[in-house]
Amino acid sequence: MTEPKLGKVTTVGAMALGKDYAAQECSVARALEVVGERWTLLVVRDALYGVRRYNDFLAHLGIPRAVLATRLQTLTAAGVLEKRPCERRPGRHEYVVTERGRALWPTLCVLGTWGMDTFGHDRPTRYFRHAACGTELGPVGECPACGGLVPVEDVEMLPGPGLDPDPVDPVSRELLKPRRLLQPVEIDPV
Amino acid sequence: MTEPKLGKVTTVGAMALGKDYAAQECSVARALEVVGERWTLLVVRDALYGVRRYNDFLAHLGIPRAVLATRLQTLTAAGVLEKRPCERRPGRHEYVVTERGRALWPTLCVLGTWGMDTFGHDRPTRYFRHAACGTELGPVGECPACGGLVPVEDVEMLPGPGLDPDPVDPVSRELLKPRRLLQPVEIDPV
DNA sequence: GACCGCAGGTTCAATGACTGAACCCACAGG
DNA sequence: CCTGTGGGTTCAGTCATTGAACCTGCGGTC
Repeated sequence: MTEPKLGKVTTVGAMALGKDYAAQECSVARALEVVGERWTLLVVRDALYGVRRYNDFLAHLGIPRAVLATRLQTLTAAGVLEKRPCERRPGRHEYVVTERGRALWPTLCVLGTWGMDTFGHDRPTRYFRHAACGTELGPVGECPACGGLVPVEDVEMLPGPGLDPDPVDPVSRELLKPRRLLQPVEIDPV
Repeated sequence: MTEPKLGKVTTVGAMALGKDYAAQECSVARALEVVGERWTLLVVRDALYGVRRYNDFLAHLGIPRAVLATRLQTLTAAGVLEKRPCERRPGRHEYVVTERGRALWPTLCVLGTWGMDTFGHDRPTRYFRHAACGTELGPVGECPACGGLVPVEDVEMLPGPGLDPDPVDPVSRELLKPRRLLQPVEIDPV
């Protein structure tokens, strides 16, 4: 057969292979359809840290504006974040983590643990501990002392030696202070 | 000010914004640089299920060949998989999960749990239990009865009602049987 | 009321990643 | 020698991401 195999131009599409993992009947695949895109999990991480405003995500993540807008839309549509007017500052918006978003905390924890264990050539960047008892959290965000999953709002976040001690953007500077997760990041409280 | 706003060209970058989350000094970001690309976590999931051969990943995932080749390379380079000649069938290769790859099992577990809890409109697709005691695993892959993290090789996987009971590809058919994680998928054992 | 600046986007061209399909090659068996 | 299979590579088309510029609505100031 010397002639080339001449492709059948069958309008293939039909199935718009978008961002869905076609035909994967698996809860991991379904989860990844929502949080599997580039930047998405980092946005959720920041939201759990207390970041709420568009410009603060922008400053802290260094993400392109268009991508951030898309991700915030997707996450809001998926019920991970909720967009609402800021009551303290009329005219502004804020994106707040919902219960569904809080449920992603163990995922971020365990992924961070893997990243630390695997590539932790340098010092840890942040510590997390159970505010009630001061114990450092286990790999999944559980409290080894109290023996249970710690509610996200009871997690205290402290800077580690791996963090830049004098960052440029105000959000990073705010996140250098010890703080509770979910506690809103306020940049210029007037 | 009629002239365009002429951004400050501060050479900011220096860091070639490739697939790395530039300047994110965070173990989650470092983890995502390895397992955050499209398809990657599903490849790892399949590898933990026991899939080892290029063509089996291809059949089970429905992933484009080129992407699969890239992912297998990346994961091998990152030490998550190991490529080696198949001893049972000379001339073939297999990709085997390393310890580092096994360490991703909790991540997949907790992500699957979130996907199930969040979008679990249909029935679960698979059950996982501790082979030693038969108890169904908790959200992070721990055994509620024995009270500890179950080693991946001691996890038994069973099909759930959400799975297609008569799939086309032989890998999916093999994965319908109850089996241990990591146990190699053998399609045509001759 | 005119002007300003900021928050929160949208638009754009250039580049890079993903897709499906075709092609390729080494090896094993007959 | 011919054929089939495993494990890729190549390619053109499409889609996503990037960085930068542009736009818009609002609240305050003079």
